[in-house]
Amino acid sequence: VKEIVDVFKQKGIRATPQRLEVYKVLQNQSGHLPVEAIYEKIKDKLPGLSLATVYSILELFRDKKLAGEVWIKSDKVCFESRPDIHHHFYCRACGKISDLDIPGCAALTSKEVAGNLIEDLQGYFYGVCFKCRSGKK
Amino acid sequence: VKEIVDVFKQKGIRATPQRLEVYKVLQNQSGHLPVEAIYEKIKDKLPGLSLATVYSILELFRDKKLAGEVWIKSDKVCFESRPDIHHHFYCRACGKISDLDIPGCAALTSKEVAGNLIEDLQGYFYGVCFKCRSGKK
DNA sequence: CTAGTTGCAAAAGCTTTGCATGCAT
DNA sequence: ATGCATGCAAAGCTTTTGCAACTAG
Repeated sequence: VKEIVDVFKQKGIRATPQRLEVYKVLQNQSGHLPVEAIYEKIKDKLPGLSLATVYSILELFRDKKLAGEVWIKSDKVCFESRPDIHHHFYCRACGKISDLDIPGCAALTSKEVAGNLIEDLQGYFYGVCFKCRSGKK
Repeated sequence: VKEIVDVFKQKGIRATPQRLEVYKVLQNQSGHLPVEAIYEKIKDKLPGLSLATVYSILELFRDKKLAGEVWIKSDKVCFESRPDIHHHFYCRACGKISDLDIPGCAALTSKEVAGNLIEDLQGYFYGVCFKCRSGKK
């Protein structure tokens, strides 16, 4: 907890109970959570917590590189703890989103592609994950 | 026009005036159009056209590989004429979306990544385009 | 202190849905 | 003829906004 406050201090943002809880959820979950799911996970600890507040906190985290934002499968935004550039895979069979690191591809690490300055980049892959392919669940 | 009807026939879908117009807009525009923009472009020619119809037509086109669907910048869906796999670049300066072809990257053409079967893939790049970098508009 | 945060409630989109009417084949 | 498409209007959802009350530093 003390460490989290320090992280916030380094980023120059205030440490409120709401922010601490949101941060903890992201850290403890390696997955990709919709805003509402994050809200559900902490609303018991924070009486009167507002969904709008969670939205604003996540937006702040995203801007301060304390969290990553994921748009996949055209429905709702999800957030994750990793703020660095990596990619995502969506399995149409089980519906799960997983991280995908693709090292060694020049075009994906370059700061310039076709004359354009690249500041951020997200790759979304769709298909069937290895678990579902092998018939397991 | 006759060719378009044939295209539809090959895909096994009926040729309605609404579908023809939507198809024409996508072909004539090399850009990426929000659903509403497509609706606006043809509603004069088709009295009583409904936005819901345009949605349904675009969904059909996407499924039949007659159009591509683009989710970028987390706002609304856009559609484009290219149904094949390619990528997109969003310029934060001018707000324009452009196509980005990235040939020669194994991870982006492979049918399998980390054991997962890849059926579709979209790369979204964010930054500043070459026009805005050079100060031009 | 006081600038930055939160909670609440309402508004704002975009997209989907249901059903009756109409049309393509 | 008849099954598929369309139009209309309303509902559904996620996300945003405005503002008063509150609080962390």
